[in-house]
This record gives sequence, C-alpha cells and structure tokens, in this order.
Amino acid sequence: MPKAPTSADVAREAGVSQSTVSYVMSGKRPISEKTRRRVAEAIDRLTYEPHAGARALAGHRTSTIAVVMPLRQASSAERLMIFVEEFTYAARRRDHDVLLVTADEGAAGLRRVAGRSLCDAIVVMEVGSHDARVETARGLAVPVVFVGIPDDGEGLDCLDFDFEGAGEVIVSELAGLGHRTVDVIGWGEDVHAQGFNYIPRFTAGAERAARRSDVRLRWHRASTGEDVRRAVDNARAASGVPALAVVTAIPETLHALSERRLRPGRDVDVVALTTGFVSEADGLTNVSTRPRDVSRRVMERVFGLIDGDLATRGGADLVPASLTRGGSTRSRPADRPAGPADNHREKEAS
Amino acid sequence: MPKAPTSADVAREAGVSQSTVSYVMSGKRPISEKTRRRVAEAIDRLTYEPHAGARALAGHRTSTIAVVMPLRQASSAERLMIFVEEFTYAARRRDHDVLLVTADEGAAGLRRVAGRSLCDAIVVMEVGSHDARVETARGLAVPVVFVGIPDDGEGLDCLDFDFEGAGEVIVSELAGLGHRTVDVIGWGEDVHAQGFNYIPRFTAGAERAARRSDVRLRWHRASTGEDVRRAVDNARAASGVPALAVVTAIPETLHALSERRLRPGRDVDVVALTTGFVSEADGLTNVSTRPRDVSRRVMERVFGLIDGDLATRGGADLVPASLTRGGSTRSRPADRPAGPADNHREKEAS
DNA sequence: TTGTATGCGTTATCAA
DNA sequence: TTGATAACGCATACAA
Repeated sequence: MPKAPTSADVAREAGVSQSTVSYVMSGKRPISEKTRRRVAEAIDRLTYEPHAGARALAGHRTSTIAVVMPLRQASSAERLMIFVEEFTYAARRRDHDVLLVTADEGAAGLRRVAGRSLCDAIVVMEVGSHDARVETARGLAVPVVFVGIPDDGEGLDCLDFDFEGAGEVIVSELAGLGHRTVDVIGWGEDVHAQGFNYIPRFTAGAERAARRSDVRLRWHRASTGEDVRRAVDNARAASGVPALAVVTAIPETLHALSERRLRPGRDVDVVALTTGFVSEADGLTNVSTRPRDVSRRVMERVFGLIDGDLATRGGADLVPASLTRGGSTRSRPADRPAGPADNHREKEAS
Repeated sequence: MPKAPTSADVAREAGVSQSTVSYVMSGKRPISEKTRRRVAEAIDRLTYEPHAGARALAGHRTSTIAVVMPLRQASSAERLMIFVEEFTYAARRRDHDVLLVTADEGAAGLRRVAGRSLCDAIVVMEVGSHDARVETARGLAVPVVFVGIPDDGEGLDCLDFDFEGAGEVIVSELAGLGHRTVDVIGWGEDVHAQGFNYIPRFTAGAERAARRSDVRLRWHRASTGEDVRRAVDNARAASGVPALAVVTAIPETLHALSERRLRPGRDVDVVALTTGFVSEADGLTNVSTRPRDVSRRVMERVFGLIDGDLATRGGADLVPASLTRGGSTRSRPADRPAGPADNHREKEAS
C-alpha cells in the first residue's frame, strides 16, 4: 500500500510550488494556462486527492452537511429516503458530503457535530413544536436549517410543507362535494406522542375549513390496521356517501374499503395526504407533501447561509399545498358537469 | 461568536501541557487521577470538543464510515432506512459517524472518499453481480464491506441475507402443502435491469427446491399494480387452490386478492418475502430478509477490519433464511393436524 | 503570475 | 507520570 500523494508531491512532479497546486485546485487566484495544465497532469498521474482533514484544519470549512434524522416511527420511510437522497445529491452538486446524525443524540448531537468542526451546516429533520434543539441551534457556530416549524423558532431558518394549507384544501374539497361530515384517518397515538408540529398545523387548517364550510370533522388516530378498520366502519355509520380524509395508512385504508365493497369515487369519497410517489397514491385524489421540493428548498437555504447570502437568512418558508383530483372522489354534482376532463386538475390552497 | 477552544486552551486552564490533554482524551497512557480530574473539569468548563479535521490529520483516522447508497428504485424504502439507521447507530456505539455516498458516483465515489481520507472504512450496499466497484475496492487503502454477493468477489468482505435459502424454503413450504404449481410474483423489469445479485440467487434456490419437489414455477416480473393483478389472475387460472410466492409488491398483491375474494390461507396459499417489519407483513406466512441482522453483522465486520482482527477478514457471510408460519397458508393436510398451534413456528433453510 | 513561510489543532515520539 | 516537540497536509498572507 503506497502512501497517498500530497499536494507537495504534486508540486514536485509539476515543478511548481505547493501553494501553486493549492491555488490551482481552489481557483482563488489567476494561474497561467501553462502551469495549470502541468499541475492538472501531475494530479492525474499521481491520482492525487486532497486530504479532507488537512483541508478542514487549514481552510476552516469541512465540505460536509450534517443531517439529523427523525426518530424511527416519525415519518414514512419513503418520505425519509426521498429527503436523504435529495439532500445528498444537492450536497454533491456543491462538492459537499452528508454526515448522518441520529435523532436520539438530541441537542447534544448538534453541539457535537458543530463543536468538533464536522460540518459547515446542520439540517434538522422533523423538528417538534417544542424542541430543545431550537434553543441549542441559536448558540452554534454553524448555520442550522430546520425542517418543520417549531413554536419558538423566531428568527431561525425553518422550512416545511404547508400542512395547514393541506388540511384546509382537503376538507374544502370534500365539503365542496356536499359532505357535512368528514372522517379523518389521522396519525396514530405514537406519532402524536412525539409532538411534531405538523400535526397541529394540519389540524388547524382542517378545522378552519370545516368551520367555514359548516362541516363536522371526526378525527381517528390510527396506528394499526384495526384502528383503520374501526375508523372506516365509523364513517360508514353515517347516512349517505362517506367522506374520508386519509393522512396516514393509505394502503390499509384502501384495503379496509375494498373488504367492505366500498369503491372510492363511487361509494365513498377519499382524499389522501400522500408522502411519497409510490403506487399507493395511484389515481387517488390527493395532496402531496412534495418531499423533493421541500428538500431542494432546504438545501438552497443551507448553501445560501454557507455562502453568507444575508437575504436567505431567518424566517419560515412554506411549500404550498395543492390538490390533484383523481378517481377516488366523485365529480362535482353542482357547480360543474361530471366527466373525465374533471380529473387531474390542480387546485391551490387559499 | 467566540472562537472554539482548543486542547491548548484546556491545557492552560488545567495547568498541564497540551499533550497531557490529548492523552487524557485518548487514554493511551497512564494519567494520575488528580490530573485526569483537573483536565476533565477544564474540558467541561470550556465545553471543549476536539477538532475532527486536526485529529484525522495527525491521527490517520477519521472516525467516519462511508456508506454507499443503492440507486433509487433498487430496494424498498423501509429496508433501506433500516440499514441506514442500524449502520448509524452501530457507528455511534463505536464513536464513529456515517457519511453518505450516492450510488451514482460509482467506483469513482469509492476512490474519492478513500483518497481524500474521508473515512476509515466503506460499506457498499446493493452490489451487482458484476460490479465495477468490486475491482476498485481491491486497490483502496481502506477496508470495504459489500452488502450482497458479487460473482467476482473472491477474497473480498461480503455479507448478505441468504436469498438462495429463502427461495428454497419458500418453494418447499408451498410444495409441502401439496401444490404442483407455484406462481412467483417477482421483482420487476426495472429491478432486474440493475443486475442485483440477489435476484439470481433467489431464483436458483427456488428452482432447486422446485426440482426437488417436482413443482413447476411460473415467474411474473411485477413492476406495477397491473402486473400484479395479471399475475394473480394467471395463478387463479390453474385448477385447485393457487399458490403464491410474493417477493415484491405485497400490499398490491393482497389488494388484488381481496378484490377477487380470495382469502389467503383459505382460497389461496401465500408465502411472502418481507423486507421490513411493516404492517403489510402482519400475519403472513413469510421469510424476512432480516435487515437489522444483516446491518449488525456488516458493522461487526467493518469494525473488525478497522481493528485489524485478521480473523474477520475476507469471504462471504450469509444471514440464514427462516420461515415463519402465519395465517396466509393453510395448515398441512397430511403430516400434521390443523390447528392454531401450527402457526408461527419457524423453519430453517436447509 | 508565482514562490516562501506560517499556522491550523491534533497525535505520538522522545526525553525527563 | 508528565512535558517539549516534530510531524500531519493544506490554505493563505505576504513577498517578489
């Protein structure tokens, strides 16, 4: 195993000084085309790669973004993987890497990765309404971007999907179909227990729309398939065509409906809050939480802060909710004619 | 923003030399109890954290494990997240962090993270049967552990679930129930196209068991819900109770069966290859691919290599397949009496 | 346009 | 049991 070449080796090979090699790599000062070529060739010949640690030490930047994962049961695996993937790709486009941190390290994890100079910025996923990490973030030497909107996040960099708008648009849609009662298949007790801020936000939006449209919401916290079946039976007990807002356990819900011979879009109206782009959402009238858009905007913010763009700094951004009509809801009886042209239109949250 | 304290600051605060601080932290030489305490207190007072880059530079180790992700559609998100989580937790237990690398960097990604001294070891997930990264790994200065069994992986460190055994045990189980034909709902064309080695391994095991038991296998490559429905209809066309081996798209399959009023364990025998611990697998007769066990063994191997345990080095390990009986298959007609006691027994692969 | 020299914050060797 | 001190490999201020 031959020792890895250093920039000094490259310098010798190219017949220039070590600092010239460094400047060729960083482009931070003008270099003549001739020496640039000589150095580039030497780098190729030796397959030189700069030592990341030495770079971090001398340059005061690590080219690494730390990403704090959510706790296990907090979110759908699909949504999570999309976030992680998008973060990593976005980082690579800027020549950065992603370092994973588990949620169970809590606020200490933020202090650790910042204190040890392991990263240039931190992304915290699934922040809670009252989250110790929010206060910790204020004192760190590296910028922190939160995915989620904590209650006490004044002046911090927060970004999330607009769950409030989603609640609103989903309930409005069902109200527009003439329903006076909507059964919500909502997050389970276990998820509620985590205190994620998106739950109260979704709830607030849904309740606001319900008040405005004079609709009654019945909330069901569903963790298991049994919970889902109970909720579906409950919805069916009302007279007329039941209305379901499904924010979790979509496959289980569809399965329960199928067991009961209830065809979405005919015997029951279903609007789903979808978290990924998986087949479960095929053809459903749904609001997507747009994980890719959220991820991209998060990373734009991250690099904005790293680059020192003060314009990017502070405040909460929301990725707007929009509804896509599919086959799981009936066409409007009153204000428009039924027909296939009615499907797959989009409707923005107010 | 005050500058971060260094070990020299700690030394001054504690009234000792800088090297003593270093030795207190590493425990690499005996320290008197008195100075250990003084130093520890100083570290606390200053909330000192060692600079990771400086450590890597001077110590020739990074305390980081690079994990190369699979391509997007390669695996179920649940399985992936379990791997990533387990890797990260295992790393933390040994005071290491995890750096993510995307599959699209290919072999160059391995060279990059190794060459830049970004990690002490690399884990490559979802290796293909013929994978350029295998050859690259042989020339690297850091150990590489592969999840998967490449064809040309002689002498490399490989580890995976025993997909061959899984194919065998699944088909044997259905054969034991008296079936002469088994329909396999298998990975879609898109997954096949990636050339993952686990597909031929599963196939080989299934075919071997089929030959032994004189069973005919009908393979269906299912990417979409439509593919699944077609496969199910195909299985139903045969006389008698259909037998299904479901290795992908479990929810879609259950849904298709439910649509057709086929109750698993009564009108159809279903054995599933499950990739996560999600509700989809509830009560099914299944073989789990045991992602947690695989992850743990991978990380044991990683740290074995880092620690220089030569006993750990080289060769392929398989995590054995075992079948758990559930309600989706009928009890044995011949060699045992039917009954609830028959459920949830385990059966190892031969 | 290029070279020289210093410092970044550790680890580890050599002395004491 | 502890203290000086020399690397480690790069970035950058200062000179030329």
